[in-house]
Amino acid sequence: MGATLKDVAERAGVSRSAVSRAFTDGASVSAKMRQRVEKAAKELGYHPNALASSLTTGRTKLIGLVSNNFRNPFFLEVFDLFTRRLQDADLRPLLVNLSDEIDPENSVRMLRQYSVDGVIVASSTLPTQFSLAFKNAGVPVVNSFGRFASSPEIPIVGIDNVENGRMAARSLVERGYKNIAFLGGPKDATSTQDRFDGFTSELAKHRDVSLSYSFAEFYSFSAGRQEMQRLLAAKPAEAYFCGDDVLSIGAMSAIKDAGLNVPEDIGVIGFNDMEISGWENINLTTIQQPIQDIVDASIEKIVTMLASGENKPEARIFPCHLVERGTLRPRPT
Amino acid sequence: MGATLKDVAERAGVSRSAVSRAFTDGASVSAKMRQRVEKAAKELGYHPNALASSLTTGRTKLIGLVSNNFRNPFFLEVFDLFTRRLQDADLRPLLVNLSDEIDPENSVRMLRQYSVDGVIVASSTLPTQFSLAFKNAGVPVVNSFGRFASSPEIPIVGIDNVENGRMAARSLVERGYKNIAFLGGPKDATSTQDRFDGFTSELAKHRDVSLSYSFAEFYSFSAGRQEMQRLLAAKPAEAYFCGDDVLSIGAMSAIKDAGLNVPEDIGVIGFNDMEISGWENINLTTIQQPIQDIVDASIEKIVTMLASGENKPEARIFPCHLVERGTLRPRPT
DNA sequence: CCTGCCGACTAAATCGTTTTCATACCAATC
DNA sequence: GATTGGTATGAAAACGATTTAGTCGGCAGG
Repeated sequence: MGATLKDVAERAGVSRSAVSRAFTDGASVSAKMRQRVEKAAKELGYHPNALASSLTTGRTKLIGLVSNNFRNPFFLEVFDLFTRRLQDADLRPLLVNLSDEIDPENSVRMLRQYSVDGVIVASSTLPTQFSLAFKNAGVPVVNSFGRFASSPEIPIVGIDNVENGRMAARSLVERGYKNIAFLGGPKDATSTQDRFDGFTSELAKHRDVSLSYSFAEFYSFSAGRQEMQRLLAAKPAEAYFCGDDVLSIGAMSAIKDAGLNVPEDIGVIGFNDMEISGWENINLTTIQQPIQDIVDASIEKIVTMLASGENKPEARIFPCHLVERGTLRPRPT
Repeated sequence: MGATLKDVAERAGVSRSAVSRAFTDGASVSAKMRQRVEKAAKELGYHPNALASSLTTGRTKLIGLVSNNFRNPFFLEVFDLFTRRLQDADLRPLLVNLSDEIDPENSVRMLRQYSVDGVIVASSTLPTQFSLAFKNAGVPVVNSFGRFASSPEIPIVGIDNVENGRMAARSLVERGYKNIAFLGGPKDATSTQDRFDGFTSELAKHRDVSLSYSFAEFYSFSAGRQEMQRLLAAKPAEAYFCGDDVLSIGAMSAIKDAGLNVPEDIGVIGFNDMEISGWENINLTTIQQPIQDIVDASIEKIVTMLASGENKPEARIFPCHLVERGTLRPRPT
């Protein structure tokens, strides 16, 4: 279909190498030659074939973007940011939807077949071992929104869920709640486990508060709603720290349907601060993940890995902060 | 890094062609040869390089998935579906986020450089001319969620927004609303224009109903909320047909804040039926887009275009249906 | 004037595949 | 036993680029 480098070379009456050089900046070409080539290229409507060049350069500028969170509105924001920033960095996202998959093998093979330069695993629920599979296959990988570890096996960018569990606990204690509950996400997600650990360890410092806990089956509205309905059947707690914003909203809908009010009867604090949570008719108090920082740092990391070949598996952890809205009673002054 | 076809050939003591054939089914290879090759391949951990093969076959199995709707939760569902179904069809989505871009040129060039087999433009707000740019560049393209036209320039899969505007009007009239308003999305989006046309033409049949209209600046919560606040300052209508669900939810939050109730004081009907709209604390009556059908048909279309080379620019239009929830007063029996 | 060096250019090898063409083999047909 | 015909294989030429050796002038320094 399109014209090739060879066509351009013939038309311009120069060698193929000359054409190639004319299109790579910093190469040894005279201004006159470059002009001549560009003229011929324009006349033929020539565009270099990125895939063909990748054969010799060993670089494709393709980045595998793999995730299994395609149902959580929070991740739409994540995808938006990742795709934009990758484009800004002159990289192209090859998207992999893992939804049901648990076995990394297929994705690893597919992404290797396409010679991606690197992979970003963006998920809060996949086990580390998943990302590790890429590393073992020799593909540079960074894990975004994954589990914090002080000396991780692969580079990780995210937040410290243990610390944030503590922050949630402190926020509730500060507001005078005594009867507190944890309504976690899936029990096997690392994010759930870590937040639970932080949350309980902080509460343990306070003799006068009592803790109960349970887990929803998924990070979803209906799971949160169901679990809260179950809880309301018995004697509910004064305040709930929910696994994420979607769960929180589900829980709140159950509370409202039971004729109770948030925050007057029951307090709710979520996690993530997705855009929806700020909507005035939701107005959820929640802990905000700095997704811009996380995305930027992830891309920065993968870019330096590509450039320098180093792959020190450091962890970059960003602090979260509480976004106060209307679902907790105010802090006493 | 990885082993190449040549390595496998040497190890197995056969020609390179033999190895290549062993990996393409339907090729002329003896069982013995295939076994021998597979053994050697396994020992070396060989995986064929898809990009290198694309050079000779002219096929990459890459599909450009381009959209500018990265902030609307409805499109998360769309992306989820598209990525899954593309994967099922053994195709890989190369994602392009167009958010601010209006000029197709960059995307066209980039996707051509990567020799994508085809492009799916998934957007309700991009002008047809955008998709046309791909066609002109010789890349098979289908436009999903785009504007209906009886004889389109490029293949299109979606809904008939004029007809759906009518359906919205009928739904409101049936429920006895007399003072009706259109709260549209961006004025320059084709979807807005078409729904408006259908809506007004249907209402024109009813002498006893009065129509007013206005437009929000974007398909966003805050745009809907703001516009509704403005409307409430004057004398509001009895019922509003909003541009999409996100606008509807924004509008409803303004209504509630003004001390009015939905549907008792004001009725609202949305468009799209995204997952959130079904959440019990939103419970929006809305017109559902059959996104599964649209995605499936889009992929089916692009697949046949790739297979057969035909590119008849037909339009495939799917009917929508009303999802009754709690934001319109009931239909009189 | 000779030497050495540098910049601009070409020819050819290379990247990892597929595909065409030719060859060799084996069984079946007359 | 010679002629087909079909199947399995190998050698080599693509595919569209980059990159490594060289070549060729021109220019500065001795």
